[in-house]
Amino acid sequence: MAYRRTALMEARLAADRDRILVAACDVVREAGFAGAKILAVAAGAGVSTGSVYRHFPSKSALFAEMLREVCAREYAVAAAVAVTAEPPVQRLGDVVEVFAHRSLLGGRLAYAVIVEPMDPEVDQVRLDARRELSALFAGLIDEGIRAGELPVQNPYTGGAAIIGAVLEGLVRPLQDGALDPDDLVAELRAFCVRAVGGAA
Amino acid sequence: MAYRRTALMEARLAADRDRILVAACDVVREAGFAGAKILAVAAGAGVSTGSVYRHFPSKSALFAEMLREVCAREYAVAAAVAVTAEPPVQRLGDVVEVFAHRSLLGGRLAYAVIVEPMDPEVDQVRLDARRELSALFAGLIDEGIRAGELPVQNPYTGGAAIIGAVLEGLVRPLQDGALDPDDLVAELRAFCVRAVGGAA
Amino acid sequence: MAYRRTALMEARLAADRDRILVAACDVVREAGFAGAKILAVAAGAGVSTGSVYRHFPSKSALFAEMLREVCAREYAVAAAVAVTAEPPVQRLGDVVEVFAHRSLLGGRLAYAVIVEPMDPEVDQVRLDARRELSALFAGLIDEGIRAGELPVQNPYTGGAAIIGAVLEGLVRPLQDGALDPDDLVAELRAFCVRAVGGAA
Amino acid sequence: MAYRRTALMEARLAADRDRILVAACDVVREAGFAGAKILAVAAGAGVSTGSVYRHFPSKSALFAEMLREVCAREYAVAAAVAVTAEPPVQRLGDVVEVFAHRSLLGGRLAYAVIVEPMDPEVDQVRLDARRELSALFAGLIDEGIRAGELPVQNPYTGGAAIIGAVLEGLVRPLQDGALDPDDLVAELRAFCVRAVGGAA
DNA sequence: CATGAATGAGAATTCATTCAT
DNA sequence: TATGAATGAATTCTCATTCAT
Repeated sequence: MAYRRTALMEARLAADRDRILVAACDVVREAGFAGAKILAVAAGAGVSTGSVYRHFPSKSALFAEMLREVCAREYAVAAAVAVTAEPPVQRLGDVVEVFAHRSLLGGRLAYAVIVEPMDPEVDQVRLDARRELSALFAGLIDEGIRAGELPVQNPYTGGAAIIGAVLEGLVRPLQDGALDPDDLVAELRAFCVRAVGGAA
Repeated sequence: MAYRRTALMEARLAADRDRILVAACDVVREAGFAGAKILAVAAGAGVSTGSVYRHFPSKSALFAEMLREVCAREYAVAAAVAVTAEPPVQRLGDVVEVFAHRSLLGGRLAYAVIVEPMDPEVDQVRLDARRELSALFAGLIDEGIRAGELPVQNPYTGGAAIIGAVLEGLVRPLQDGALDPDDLVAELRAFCVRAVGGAA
Repeated sequence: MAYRRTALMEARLAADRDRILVAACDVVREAGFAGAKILAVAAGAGVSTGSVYRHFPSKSALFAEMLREVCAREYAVAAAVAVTAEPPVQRLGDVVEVFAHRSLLGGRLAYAVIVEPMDPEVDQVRLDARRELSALFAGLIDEGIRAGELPVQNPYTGGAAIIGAVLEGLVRPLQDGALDPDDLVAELRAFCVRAVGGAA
Repeated sequence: MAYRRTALMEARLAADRDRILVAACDVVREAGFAGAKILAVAAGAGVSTGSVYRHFPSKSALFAEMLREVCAREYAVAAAVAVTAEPPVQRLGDVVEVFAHRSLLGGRLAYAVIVEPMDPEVDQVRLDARRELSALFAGLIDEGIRAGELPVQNPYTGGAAIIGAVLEGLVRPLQDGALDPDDLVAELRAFCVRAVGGAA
């Protein structure tokens, strides 16, 4: 048999797929989901539109996958910070900090990921991501309540509110470029810790 | 024979314009900006697409204006609550409550107004509205700091974060229909008051 | 109110719709369903593709409607011939003759209408048309049997077979241009009458 | 180092070619020409699309060849039945029976082969096949006329009409699944024999 | 030589905007 | 003046064919 799929070919294939996902990410960062056209993604990845469809069955599937990857990455980082040996409130602050910091770097992407509607398939991924992340915060709030560090409250509401506070808190500074990023992150951390009833 | 615009005609024209804006609002409430088509707005207002273009130069201009109106109304309500004789933190809590409550009633509209991107012209209006509303909260935080009720902090960051916290805090419950709305609003008020350092 | 839909406008609208249907017909006649593109139909009707979609919700719907019209017309003609005062077998021959004659004039259209697959919506119309027409023949065969003019046989099989015989019998001559059309029609009439057991 | 094509290689090549033709046949049987994609053929044959193009210069050529083979096979069977020692009309009936029976088994394939348009190259093959088959019937009709068994008539028209009658006569029953297949074949035989003027 | 990933022309459909009536 | 039919650019997705490996 004169043909064998070589490791090199596999690698290239995977690389193409990744480049497409990265390009999708870039496009959303630049233009949001609203401006996300397959042609732009293809151009960004240096492939044809047809190739995009070799790797992903539809536009929705492509962006859903991209979202899933981005969210999984963010969640993993946040989750890692959430299980250190520190006291719950300290950890909650750390997670806020890390989440805010990374969202700051991600620019519009984080925002699009969390809030910009696109289509049902993508929206579902977004919803799941929000749920997961707010559950992470809720878990920490719950631990804090049990440890007597935090007042009794609905942890899920708090978890969701934290996500909103951080993202919205980042939007203007991102656009105005006013504040020092580190200060902003510190402010948001303090805001959120106080919000759940922790000592600043 | 000179063409004369009578008062009656003026009134009718103005009425049409208003009906178009109301229809635009309804459409966004039902379908978000993503599903906002001129034809739907025209149908909702009982006029032709051509008439829509008689009153507004473009789709963007129409929705920008609609957004401006809605935001102005919300701002007015919030601003009225912000200037009572109560102490600053109490007033901040009241504004949060009123904002949360009205957003809850507005359903998807509030969300679209605050976060769903549409196009640059509309986005600018949204940005302005966010700025104004967060400035309102910032003013109250500032007053609280001056009155010694609140710790020193960046009031603008806090103002923005409050908006995000309330909206995101409302999203899931809205979709899951889980919590009692009044409880949710109360939770968010407590969250925000604590967040700025006020005694819950 | 400065606007009224005038009779002229109605007429133009209807004329456009008709021109689109006629163009669809022409396109199928030239290129069959396989070559039937909306752009070609639009061009043929002298309108834009968008206009086609104003009159018909989809490509399928357009061609289904066209097919329905053509078939209804053919059926009406055939049905009229089927109910004269002549004896059943005579009438059956007359219907064959009229059907063959008109199919001959319609060229590829008749063929496409009866056999060329397109998509489920259109196929359904075609199926119905075939059923109706073969039922017409079946009815005549049945009458003939009851009148003792024809031998006992399955009338539906005969009805369908007649349609096939006529269409297929027309195909080659149409392409080769060999035979005199009237002779051909006469031959097919005799073929079908004999086929059901009538005296030639 | 000279490249030498061995007998084994030749055999493999030929086997591939055959498998591709068989797969093409299967695909048409399942999905008609409309659903006939090169990828599906390649998959069915267990080869790559590239290999398909090694054996056939184009999609048209592949399906044209497939059609040619299928038709040749059918023709051979029919021709064998056409030259027995029986009287012409008996033989004509036998050929109809065998043709109808095999078409019934072939399902959509026979139909696609005879009537479904695809592209000019394939259509030409189909036309030739129809010509050949109807010539076979025409020959039998001619013999019948000469033998005084059949009335004078145009044998070519009759040949074509028989093909149409059989195929169309098979279509509905195939879809409705109503009649017993053997009865249907017998009906069509009687229909065709009568049609040419033979005693049923 | 066989493979199958990549290509890219093309087709259906949508909708903001215009303009004849 | 108000209307709403017409326009056509834009976008997603498909699939025959090619060619690097």
